[in-house]
This record gives sequence, C-alpha cells and structure tokens, in this order.
Amino acid sequence: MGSALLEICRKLLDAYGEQGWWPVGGTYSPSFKKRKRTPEEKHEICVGAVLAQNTAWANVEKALGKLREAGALDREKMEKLGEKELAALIRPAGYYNLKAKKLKAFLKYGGRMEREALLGIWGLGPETVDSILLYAYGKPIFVVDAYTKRIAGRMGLAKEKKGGGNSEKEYAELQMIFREGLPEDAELFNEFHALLVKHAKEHCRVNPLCKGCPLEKGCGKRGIG
DNA sequence: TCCCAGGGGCCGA
DNA sequence: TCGGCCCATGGG
Repeated sequence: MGSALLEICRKLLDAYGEQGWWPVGGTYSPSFKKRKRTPEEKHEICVGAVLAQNTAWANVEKALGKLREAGALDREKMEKLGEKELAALIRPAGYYNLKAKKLKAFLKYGGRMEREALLGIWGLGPETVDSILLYAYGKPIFVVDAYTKRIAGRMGLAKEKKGGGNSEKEYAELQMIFREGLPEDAELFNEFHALLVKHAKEHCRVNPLCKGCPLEKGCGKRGIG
C-alpha cells in the first residue's frame, strides 16, 4: 500500500485544499510552510500555541490582536509586562490567568528549542511543544491534538478512548502511528495536521456530519446525514 | 441554555 | 497509572 495515511492526507487535500498554516498576522498562506520563519513569526507562533490550549482559534486571534495593538507581540515588550497586564490583554483567549503564567514561564526559558527541554517548562505539554517545533521551527514532528485523536479513532487507526484522556502515553502512541506511517517531512506534517483540524471542523465533529465526508469510505463511524 | 473549542496541571484513589 | 476536576471566554 502507498501508505494508508498518505491516502487519507491526499483525500483531505483534494477536498479542502492547502491550509496555509500556521496563521501569522491573522493570515493563512500556502507558501508559509516552505520558508524559514522570521524571529518575530516564531515568537508569535509560540504565543499562539499557548493561547490555543483548549480554545477556539477565533478567540486566540482576538487575544493576539490585543497584544499586537499594545505592541506586546514583540518578545522584549512582552517580557516587560507584568503578569496581570499580560493577563488583561489575552483575556479573550480564556484561561487568561493561567496562560499569562505559562507565557511568563516560556519567556523566562533561555535554553534550546529541543523537545525534552521544552517539555520541562511549566505549562507546555506535548501538543504545545510539538506545535512550536513543527510550525515555528520547521522540525518534522507530528502534532497530535484532540481532533487527531478523534479522527484516528473513528478511522480505526487507533483505539478510540473516551474522556479527555490526556496521558503522555496515549499521545506518544498516536504520534508513533503517524511517524511510522509517513515519510519524515515537516511540510507534509504541517499540511496533514492542518487538514485534520479542518476536517474535524467541517465533518468529523463531536456529532459527525457524514454527508459529503471525503473520508466516508473506510470510516467506521456512522453519524448523522 | 447548553455545548464546544488547535490542553495541561494537579490531586485522590 | 488513571480518572476527574479546574481553568474562562465567546460563537453556534
């Protein structure tokens, strides 16, 4: 087989087109994944990855907008802000007190952008770290999120677990499935993950909309029309 | 009104 | 190790 995963990726690409992740400055651009990010872009992606924790992206955009207005999307300016001020700016993203603390912890970190080290920062879990490594630094690491888990479960790629089950083990298992089933290619990982997010929003929702689903064939889930 | 969103830390069993 | 709770705003 030409990799079942590649086949899924191709179907999603045919259905939805290139996603142009990661959105920077509020815009999506297909060329983004092909070039190096500027330091400013990297910082914005790191901040966005933290703000996006269990939060709708539209709310993250609002918070990023407020940071931008305040000139606080600049790393040094953000470092000078007090935690309370930072929290006030990111309020639309929800969990703002927690996230302000997490951003402060990240800003304090002066080490290298390596997975194990980043995981040691308080407030950064596997998904946030992997998003940073893939989308900001272009490293070939597959990002596993709630959508990936849902789709993989329904497609029979992995066991579907209920609950918010956020165990490191489950994350690693799922990540391994993608790593072993795909060529190690950051551009591919970028696009595939973004397509999974798109697909989860369009069709593979909590209450699935299976009518017109590009992955209907081969999916074990039977949802509503 | 209720559900859900591009998680992660913490705590008790 | 796991299950469950907490954090919070905003759109559908």
